[in-house]
Order: sequence, then C-alpha cells, then structure tokens
Amino acid sequence: MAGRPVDHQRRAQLLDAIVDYAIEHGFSELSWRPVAAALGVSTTTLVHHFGTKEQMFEAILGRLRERMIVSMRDLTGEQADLATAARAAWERTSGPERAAEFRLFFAVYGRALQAPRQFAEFLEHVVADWMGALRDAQGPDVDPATATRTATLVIATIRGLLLDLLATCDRDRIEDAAEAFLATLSRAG
Amino acid sequence: MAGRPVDHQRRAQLLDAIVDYAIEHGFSELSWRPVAAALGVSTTTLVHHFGTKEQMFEAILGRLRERMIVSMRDLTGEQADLATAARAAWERTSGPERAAEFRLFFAVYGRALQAPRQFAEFLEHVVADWMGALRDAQGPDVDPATATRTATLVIATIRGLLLDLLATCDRDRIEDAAEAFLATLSRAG
DNA sequence: CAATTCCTAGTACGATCGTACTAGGAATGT
DNA sequence: ACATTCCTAGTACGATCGTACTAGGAATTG
Repeated sequence: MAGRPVDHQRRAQLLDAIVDYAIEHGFSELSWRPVAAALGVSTTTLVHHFGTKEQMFEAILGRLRERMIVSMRDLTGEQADLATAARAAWERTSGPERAAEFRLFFAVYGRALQAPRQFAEFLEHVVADWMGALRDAQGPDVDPATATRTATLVIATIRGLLLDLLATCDRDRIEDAAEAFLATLSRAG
Repeated sequence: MAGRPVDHQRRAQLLDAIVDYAIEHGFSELSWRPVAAALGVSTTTLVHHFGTKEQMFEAILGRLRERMIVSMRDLTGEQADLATAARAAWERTSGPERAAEFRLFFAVYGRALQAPRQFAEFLEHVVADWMGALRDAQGPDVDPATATRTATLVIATIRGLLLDLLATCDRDRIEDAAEAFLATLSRAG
C-alpha cells in the first residue's frame, strides 16, 4: 500500500499561475479551459488538483489573501506612527505596478456584495489584518475605540481613493487629494 | 406607408423592470432567459427592444445612472455648506433600503476595472456629478483646487465607508467612523 | 378596406460552460 | 518486481448562453 505521494508543490505552483492569470484577466474569464490553455495543461489536470470550480475560487482567494496581507506587513519602521503607516499603506497600494492586483481586489467586492460567502470571508480577513496594522501604528496609549475609528476611516479613505485611481484616468487629482489627506494625518498625529 | 408607431413607453417600462432585476440579482445572473422569465415575457421581446446584450447593458447603466444622479440632487438645502452636504450624501447612500442598489453600483466598479468601456463611462458620469455637487456645496469663494481636493476626499471616504458597510456586518463600527468623519468636516468648515 | 410596421412568441443553431468517465504513464512502498 | 496511488490527457454529456430565423396578431396610415 501507499503509492506515489501527493505533490503539494505542483498544486501550489499551478495555483500561483492561476492567481496571476486571474489578476490579468479578471474573474469573468476564469473558466477551466482558457486557464488550462494559458497554463499549457489540460482541464482535467486543473480539475484533479482543485476539484470543483467553487473550490478553485476558494483556493484563488486564499492565495490572493496571503499575497495582499504580506504586502502590508510592517507598515511602520521603528516608531509607531499612524501618519507614516498610512503613507506607507498608500504608497504600497497605489503604485501602477500593483494596479492589476487591486483591480482584482475590487472585483472581489463586486462578487462579495452578491451571494457567495467566500468572497465576503476573503474581505473580512484582509481588512481585519489591515485594521490591526493601522491600530497598532497608533501606539498602545490611545483609546481603543478611537483607534478603531481612526483605522476604519484611514482604510476607507485609502480604499475610496484607490477605487478612484483605478477607475478614472485622472491620476493627478487623486494623488493630490491623497497627499492632502496624509498631510492632515501628519498634522494631527 | 407608416404602420404601427414605436411604443417608447413600453421599452422604458421594460428597462425599469430590468434595472430592478439587476439590482436584486446582480450582473452575473443577467441573461436574457431568466430576466424574460422574471418579467413574464419571452426572450425575443427583450431582444427586439434592446438588440444585443451589450446594448442592454448600456441601457441598464444609462437608467441606473439617471437614478443615482437624481438621488443626489440638492444635497444642501438653502445655505452652501460642505459639512451638511457630506452628511446628506452619507445619509442618502447608507440607508439599508438602498443597500441593494449600491451593491450593484460597486459591482459596476468590479466590471469597470476589467475591460468594457461602458462601465467606466458610467462611473465617470456619476462621480463627476457628485463631485460637482460637493464642490458647489463649498461655496464660490474657495480656491478651486482645494475645492476639488476636498470633494475628491469626501467622496472617496464616503465610498470607502459604504464599501465597508456593504461588505461587513459591522454596521456600528462603520457608522461610528462616519460620524467622526462628518464631525471633522463640521469643525473644519 | 388594404398595406405597412411594430410587438410578441416559438424554435433552432453553434459555442461555451462545469464536470464525470475512461485510461495510460510516472513514481512510490513493499 | 509488483501493487498502489498520483498525475495527466482525451472524450462526452447535459445545461446554458447569445442570437438569428420564422411567423402570426395588433395598431396605425392611406
């Protein structure tokens, strides 16, 4: 008994390629056959590794979640400072090279606001992590309620600006507003 | 020559029903057959009035745009005041009875961030209108650049909070943060 | 009245979807 | 070596999709 062992690395490698494909093509074009063709494998290979399509979405969101949470690690350097944390968050997310990734991120919202629970869970995890980072950035001596309030507001503002940035071509206007917002935080904190 | 005249009212009536269906079911379930079944007509009736599916999406977005712009008319009462305008904007958008509508609104973002131009155009029109309203609310005597900056920021914050509100179940946290944000505007303005 | 145009419905065709089924080569434990 | 399990591929089936085609009843002008 006990034949060939499961190749977990193979699945992870396929999953990363699928996430890249999703970032580039969006969710709507995410069918077995096109993905398999892009990866140079057969659809049955993908089905074998990921089961149903719903399970594949779950795997994609899990991996994407990991990536996005990792990209927001250690927002503050040494000192705990909300203003620098917010600025770091903005700069890490607003770069043109990450636009495709955040396009997919907001596509998750589009899906989460309809039925399936998996997309909503994804957002809860990611946003909760970012909230924690921005709460920590305010230091231990601030009122927890206001810390939560401030973190919520900062995330909401940045996310709203990001949506603008991705949806419009008016990058200057958005970056100007973002700069003003971050300056406000520096003045206040 | 000249036979039966075109019944424009019939088309408008069908379109409104389709928009309602879209608000309730989202874009992904927006196929000829289910919509026709829900409306109690045949698919050919819809095809006859709207042509291709892309044209139907265009019609839906056009009607939805009208609705959303109308819902934000006259944010300020008599006096031009950014704080009251922002508060009015928040209160008009955050109500639970409009949640379904804004779910679809953010679903537009999800699509706009991928290919098709029509969704991006929709957002440009709607956001431009809201921007204008919030710029006007600041009165004629403020610097146009800062007025644009402020309007951008207010819209971004409200939109970010709205996304949070729709995606999470933590309504209290969001409304608390929104209240703090609006209070800030009142203090500043 | 007749002619014409619009509205609606039924049907059918090709494409694509998710997925189950079959089967053969590859890699392991005994 | 052998049995067993994994990986990959090919194929096929049913469902759903957008849409073209056909045709008949309704409403209008001449």
